[in-house]
Amino acid sequence: MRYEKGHKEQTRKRVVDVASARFRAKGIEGTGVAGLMAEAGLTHGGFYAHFKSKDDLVREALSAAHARNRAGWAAEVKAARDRGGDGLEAIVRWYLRPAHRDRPEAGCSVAALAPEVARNDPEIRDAMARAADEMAAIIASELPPSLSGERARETAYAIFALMVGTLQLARVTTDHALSEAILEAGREAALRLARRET
Amino acid sequence: MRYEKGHKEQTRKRVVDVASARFRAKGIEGTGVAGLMAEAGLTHGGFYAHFKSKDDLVREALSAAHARNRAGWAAEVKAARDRGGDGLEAIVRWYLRPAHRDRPEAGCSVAALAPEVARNDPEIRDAMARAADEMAAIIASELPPSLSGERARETAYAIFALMVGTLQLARVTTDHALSEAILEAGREAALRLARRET
DNA sequence: CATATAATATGACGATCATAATGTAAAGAG
DNA sequence: CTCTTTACATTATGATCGTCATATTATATG
Repeated sequence: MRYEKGHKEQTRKRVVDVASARFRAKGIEGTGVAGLMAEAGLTHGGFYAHFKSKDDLVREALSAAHARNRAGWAAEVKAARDRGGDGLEAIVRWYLRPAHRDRPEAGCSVAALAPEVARNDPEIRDAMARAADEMAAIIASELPPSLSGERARETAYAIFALMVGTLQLARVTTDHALSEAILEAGREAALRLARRET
Repeated sequence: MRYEKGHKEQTRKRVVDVASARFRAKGIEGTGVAGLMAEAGLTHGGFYAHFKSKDDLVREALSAAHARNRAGWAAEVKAARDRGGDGLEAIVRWYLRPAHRDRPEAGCSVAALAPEVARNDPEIRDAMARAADEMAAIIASELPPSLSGERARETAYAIFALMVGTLQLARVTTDHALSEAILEAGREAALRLARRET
C-alpha cells in the first residue's frame, strides 16, 4: 500500500525510538528485530526497507537516545542557572536519582550499554564515544573557574565515569537500602571531585 | 565411557573457567552453550550433566571470576605493603592499567558485565553484588585512618564505581590517546577521593 | 478512472539458541 | 572376567535469530 507523504520517515523514527528504549532495557543482543518491529506496530519484514542492517539501527538508536538525554542535561543546567543554583550539582543529582536507576529504558545509554557496545564494531563504539564526550564537555563547562583550565576535560571524564559506575552498581544490587546508599555516595563523591580547590 | 575418579569435577571446573572468560569477553547472551563446551574440549550435550541451566553456570562463573580477581587484589595490596607503599594506590593503578582495559576476559566481571547482569535474575545479580561488596570492603580497609570511620564503605563504593566507569569508557573509546587519558584521569580522581581530609 | 509506485506484509532461508532424551564406551565393583 | 555405573557424545526439539525475496495494496500521479 502506498501511504501519505512522510509516512515512511515517521515510521522509521518510531522504530528508532522503540529500539533505543528496548536496547537500553534488554540489551542489544537481547533485542530481536521481530519483537522490535512488533512493538512499533509493524511486521519484521519491512525492517530492511528502513535500515541496511541491525548494526545500522544500533548506531542510529544510540544517537537518538543520546539526543534526548542531551536535552535533559541542558534542561537541568538551565533550570539550575535560572534559580541561581549550581548546574553541575543539578546534573549529578538528576543523573543519580532513583528514578534513573529504575528506568534504564529512558536513561543514559552509556550506563545501560557501555560494556556491550565496547565489544562491538568501531562505528558503534564511536557513536557512544561521541555521546560520552559531549556529556563530559557539559560537565567540564560547569566546573568551577578554578578547574576550568587544562585538566577540565580529564576531571569531567572522571566525574562522568563515577556517575556511570554508580548507576550500574545501584542497578545490580538487590538490597534496596544499599542501592540508595550507593547512589548517595556517588552523588557526594561526584560533587567532591567537582569542588576541589587548586 | 567411565573416567577416573575426580574427572568430572575437573571437567566442570574447566567449563566454569572457560565460561567466566567467555562471558567477560563476549557477554552472557553472546556466549552460547555449544561454543563454550567446544572450547572446553567437549560437545554441548553433556552440559546438563554438570549444570542445571545456563543461569546456573552464570552464577558460578561470576563467582569464579571474582575469586580469581580477589586474589589479584590481595596480591597487589600485599606487594605494596611489603615495599612500604600505599595499598589503595596500588589497587587503583593496577585496576586502571591499559592491560586491564585490553583484556576484559581476564579482568573485572563488574566492568565487563554489570549492565547485563543488572537485567538478570536476583540470584545472578546477587552473585555480582557480593563480589562488588567484597571489592569495596578491600578499598575501605585501605583508606587512610581519617576516612576509616562511618562513611568508609560509602567512599569505597564511590571509588570502585569510578574505577568501573573509567574502565568502561576507556574500552568504548576508539581514540587510543583519549582512552589513555581517560585511564589517567580515573587514576588521579580515584586517588583524590581516597586522600581527602576531614 | 487507470496505472505505476511506494510502504509495508508474508513467508522462507539457514544459523544458532537452550534444553533434553537417549546412546555408548570404559573404569570400577563384584 | 562380567556387569553395572558414570561421564560424556549423539541426536533431536522447538524457538528465535538476522536477512531477504516476493507479494500485496492503497494512494499519488497521469
